[in-house]
Amino acid sequence: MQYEEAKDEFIQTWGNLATQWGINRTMAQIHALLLLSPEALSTDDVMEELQISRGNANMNIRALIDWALVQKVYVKGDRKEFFIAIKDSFTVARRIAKERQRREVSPVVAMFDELSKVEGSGAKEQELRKVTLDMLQMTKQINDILSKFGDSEPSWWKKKLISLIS
Amino acid sequence: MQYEEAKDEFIQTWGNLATQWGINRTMAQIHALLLLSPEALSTDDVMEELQISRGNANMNIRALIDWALVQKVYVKGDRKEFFIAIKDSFTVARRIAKERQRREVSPVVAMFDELSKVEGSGAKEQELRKVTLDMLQMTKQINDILSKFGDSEPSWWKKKLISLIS
DNA sequence: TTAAACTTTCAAAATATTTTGAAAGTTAGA
DNA sequence: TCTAACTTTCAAAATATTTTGAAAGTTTAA
Repeated sequence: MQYEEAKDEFIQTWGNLATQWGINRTMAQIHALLLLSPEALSTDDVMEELQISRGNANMNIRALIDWALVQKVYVKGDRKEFFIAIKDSFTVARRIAKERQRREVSPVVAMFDELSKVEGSGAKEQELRKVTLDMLQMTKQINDILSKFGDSEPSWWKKKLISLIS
Repeated sequence: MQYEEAKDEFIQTWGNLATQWGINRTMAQIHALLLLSPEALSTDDVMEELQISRGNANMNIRALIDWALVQKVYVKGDRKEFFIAIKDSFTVARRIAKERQRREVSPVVAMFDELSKVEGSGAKEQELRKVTLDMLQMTKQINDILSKFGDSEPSWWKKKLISLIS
């Protein structure tokens, strides 16, 4: 496999997968592009490489910075902003886990917590309490784990992962 | 909080969150409805409750069965099919983990495995190999864990979760 | 200040996804 | 077999999301 082909496949595949897990295609493609690039890239570089508009590039670079997956870099003698991706895979995974925990899991825990307090003695109410209490217990645990992972050092996480597999 | 209010909130919230993680709103709403329902519901019940078309209801019930989150039930003296949701929270989480591992993580592992074999000695090629090898190592581990979880008994998983938190 | 160089915004357009519903397909029992 | 009861399909319509690009906003250096 040649370099250009590999690069394209990475950008395409990463982009497609991202849409399946609720992140937009362009954001993931920019991430892939920056992950592969040995040097920092400017907004114009990104626009050029991915053939996208300035607004789109800007918006999604900001989102990546928001997720702490990409950082701004200042190049001396240049007024442009340049961007680099965090390349350590565990740091990337940690930040994705943290963001998703915050956006997706926390609200679920809050919801189950609230719903499990519904009153009434009918079959419907009892069923609702039973199901939501059970879900609450599990989502809390998942939430705790994701929080821990999100805040942990890569080395701690690596050990934990290995201990789970073996 | 009253029952109807709680039920609506669950259906709405579950539906909204689902769209963030790549599952369609209706599929999640049907799942929520079935989770709360003490009895099995028919396609017509689902259409009625959620005010959706027959095609939509049918399609998403099939998807839920495909994910092994919902089962068909036959009620004697009735030709209709009825449906119930799996209600044990760990079984639900296990099945979701399994499906997502299969659909989302496995292809990533395969991609990194392929890309890390790219040849060439330039800076770009070296960077690509370095990044993809690192990502491969991590995604393989995540893939292994999700596979284990997906295949495990709820009790095994519960123990593992607790050991991670403490 | 000023103006060039750059970044951000956002309404409209393009694209992608989901939903509808009628028609086609299937099945069970008379 | 036939037909009523039910399920599935799928092209078109509706809806939601993403992208564009020009205009507005900001910053830097002279």
